[in-house]
Amino acid sequence: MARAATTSDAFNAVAEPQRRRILVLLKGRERPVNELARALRITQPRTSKHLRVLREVGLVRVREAGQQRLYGLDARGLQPVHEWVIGFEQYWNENFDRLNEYVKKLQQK
Amino acid sequence: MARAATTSDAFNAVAEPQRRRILVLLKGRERPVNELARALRITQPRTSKHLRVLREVGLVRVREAGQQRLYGLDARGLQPVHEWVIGFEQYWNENFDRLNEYVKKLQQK
DNA sequence: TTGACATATGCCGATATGGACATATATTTG
DNA sequence: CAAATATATGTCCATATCGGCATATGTCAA
Repeated sequence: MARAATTSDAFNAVAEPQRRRILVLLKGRERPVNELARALRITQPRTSKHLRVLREVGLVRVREAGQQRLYGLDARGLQPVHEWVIGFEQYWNENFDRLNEYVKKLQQK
Repeated sequence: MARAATTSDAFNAVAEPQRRRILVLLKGRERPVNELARALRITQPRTSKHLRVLREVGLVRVREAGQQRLYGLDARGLQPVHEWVIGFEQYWNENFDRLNEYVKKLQQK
């Protein structure tokens, strides 16, 4: 078996830098494909493929607007990612906490 | 070019489910490889390889303990991931907010 | 030293990836 | 209808992936 399909979940979808950039660009407002491609300085087909992945994991939705298709953010799929990482918050703060304790001890003396 | 190397950053490292499980297991206490392999029900070589990836992106550190090597969590590398996702919090709450506003409007009438 | 245990690594296979390119499929405009 | 525009898709390539298996490396104990 090879690596889990990129389309399988948000974790995989978001592992790709360009896709992260796309999601950032979609904050606030919808955008057509070509606009995204220009902004990212990548080809249109590549952009469409990234968008497809994002669509399949439900991180974006499409709306037909005449000749173009407007892609919009649907960030709900990012919530599981957030929930997973937040479970480690106390651990990346750990060193800081230890330092704090150390300083406190010093002050008590 | 193929997919970005899994060893390139925390986003990629964490895209693999088994590796996420390893990190969870390492919360709180260090563990030797075999213990992790048993807990995950995967082979020892596979476990070692996942640990290598995690080591290379700096999410775990190793400590020699006689015959075994104890792997410990270093969650600081997860902070960038957290910072990126948290930037979308308002968007996955968006629907909820809209509902809230709607309810408020109804109550005002 | 030899053997038992713990871990890392090398090689293989099947597959998925991202990118480039050409092309198909709409949709609008003249 | 034809041309122009916007987007999606299919094919090809080079490569990286995860997994299994065998094996190398390292450490301890008798």
